[in-house]
Order: sequence, then structure tokens, then C-alpha cells
Amino acid sequence: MPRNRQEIDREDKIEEILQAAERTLRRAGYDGLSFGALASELHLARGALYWYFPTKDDLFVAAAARVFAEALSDPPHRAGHVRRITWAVEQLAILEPLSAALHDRARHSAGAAALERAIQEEMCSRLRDLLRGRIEAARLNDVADAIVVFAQGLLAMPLDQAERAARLRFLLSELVPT
Amino acid sequence: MPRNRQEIDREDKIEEILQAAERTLRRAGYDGLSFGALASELHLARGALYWYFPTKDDLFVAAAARVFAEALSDPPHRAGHVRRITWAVEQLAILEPLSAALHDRARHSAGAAALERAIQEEMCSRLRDLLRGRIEAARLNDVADAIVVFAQGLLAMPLDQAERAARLRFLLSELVPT
DNA sequence: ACCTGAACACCGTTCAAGT
DNA sequence: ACCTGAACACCGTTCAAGT
Repeated sequence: MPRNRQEIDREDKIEEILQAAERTLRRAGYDGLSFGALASELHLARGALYWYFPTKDDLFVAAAARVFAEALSDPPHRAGHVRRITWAVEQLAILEPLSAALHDRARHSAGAAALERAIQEEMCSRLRDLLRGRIEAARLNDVADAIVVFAQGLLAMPLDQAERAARLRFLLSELVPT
Repeated sequence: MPRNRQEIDREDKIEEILQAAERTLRRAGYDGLSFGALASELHLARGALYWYFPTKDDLFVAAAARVFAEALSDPPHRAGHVRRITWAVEQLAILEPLSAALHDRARHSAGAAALERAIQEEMCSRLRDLLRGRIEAARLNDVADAIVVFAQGLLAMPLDQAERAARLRFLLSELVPT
């Protein structure tokens, strides 16, 4: 009955595992992502998964990368900069437990650290594009960096959506000329 | 040989456990803080610790509270506001893995959430005192909140000390009149 | 009231043995 | 090349049994 030897090639199998891992990650977070649960969902032995992902961190990072990429795809079209930044913060706020887990694993796993940096640099570069016309060139990098740091702080604190939005509006009103 | 029945009273025993837990937390972080390791260090059975701390979260929060309190005690006397804020950020940066763990546990443990809030409110209130003479009263709360959010963001990002200081200086130069 | 030692149900990871 | 099933060394937590 195991239809998994040469009949399914490696990349398809990896895709299948990643889809299940992504689902588990969304539903139960990092702690809920276990090789045991995943294996039984995929009708595999626990050890078999190590053939595809040599480490829990490898599996986690690969699945998390997909979740983040999806969350940050199609930002609101032609909205003002405040609304666009608020949108990004709220998208990340939904994934906050995932961000926290990624940050935690980044201390032990080079892959996790790389993904964390990549997400933050993506945010920075989008911000610079968004603010380029609106801010003098000399301040652009500092302001973009500051907003990313601030956004990261908003996510790390136990605030609700309204508080996040209010504090973000205050910062933007201070840093970005109207 | 067990000199622990009525000979040592409860509070002293708790103090002894907390000291060991604090040491373990500083050396090995949240993951390294295990009832097993702690018990063998204290020459106790694993189960005995549950008599004093019903849950790992209870033990962790109690030990972490001491670590944070110590780290934030005696701030630099009569320094400028930039140096004092930088000092606090660096003190917390040293404990960043602990902050991350606390934030993670705050989702599952009310005690962890309470400690996290308490630390942040302590920072906020110190900041307000520090900036009170320097900022118009109407902006004081917003600026203090913003700086705390920013500081939290600095800690959540993989930056070195120089980068943290530079970004903090930029923010303060924007928010606090010289 | 406090402690022991065993048990339970999990982990991530490894590995000999199979196909 | 892929998979199984058992093993290893851990977890946090519970609990009957002792003092």
C-alpha cells in the first residue's frame, strides 16, 4: 500500500509534507509542529520525515517562509502610506506567535536567522519605495529603519489592533511630513 | 540525611530553589531550566519541586522576575536622557533571550503575561519621569509610549550594540527637542 | 507537610533492518 | 533511495506510597 517509493518523486513528496506542515503551523504554532503528529497525518513513520528535513528547524523554517510570503503578498493597491504600513503590521500581527518562534529559533538555527533577516529587509525595502517621494533622500534610510524597528516593537508587545494603529499613526505623524 | 522536613521552613526552601533557578536561567535560558536538572542540583526528586512551584511557568516567572529586577536596578545617576535610555536598552538586550521566552510563555501563562506588562509599564513610567521637564505635557505620554515600543523593537531585531544605539539616537533626535 | 520513585504521554533524533 | 519500528535520552506532570 505505501505508494511512496519511486512512484512519487522527491519534490512532490516535499511539497506534500510542506503543505501539511504549513497547515499545522497555522493551526497549532511551532509547539504544535511535531514530527510525530505530522508523520501520522501523512501515514508515515516518524523517522521517515528526516529523509526530507534533517531537523525540526529545517522543516519549520521552510514552512514558515511560505506562511510569511503568503501573508505579505498583494498589499493594498494605491492606498496612502499610513494605510499600507498599518496593513503590513496587521498582517504580521496575525502571525505574531510565528514571528516569536522564528526569533527564538534564530538563536540556534542559521536558516531561521536568515529568514528573519530576509523578512525584515523585505519590509525595509518596501518602506523605502513607499516613502521615497515623500521624504528627503538624506533621511530616507533612517526613517525606514526606524519604522521597521517600531513595527517590530508593536508586534512584540501585548497590544490590540486599535492600540497598534494609534501608536503607529503617532510615529508616522512625527517622522513623515504630511 | 534529608535535612528538609520541618527543619527548613517553606520560605527558605523556596528561596533556595529560586536562587538555583535564577542561576540556571542566566546560564542556560528557558530551555535549560528543567525540573530534572534543578532537582538533581538541589538533591531532590523531580516531583518534589512541584510542591513549591505547581508549574514550570510559575517557576520560570518567579525566577525571571528577579533577573529583570536586578538588571534594571541602579540606573546611571544624573546622566543625560539619551544615555539613560541607552543604558536601559542595553540592560534588556543582555536579557533578550529571556524576554523572548517570557513573551512566548505570556500566551499560555497569566503570570508570564502579567510580568511582561509590569516590565513594560515600569519602563514607561520611568521614561515619563525622565522626559517630563523636557517635553510638552500633551506629547509626553505618546512620546514615552513610542520610545518603549521602539526599544522593544530594537530588542526583537538581530542588531548589535552599535546599531541599536544609532537607531535609538535617531529616534530620540526626532521625538525629543534638544 | 514534604519527599521519593515510578509511571504517563510526549518530544527530537538516530539507526539497524528491510524494500 | 526511501521507509519502518524500535531505541535513546530527554521533557512536564501526576501520583501512590512513604516519613
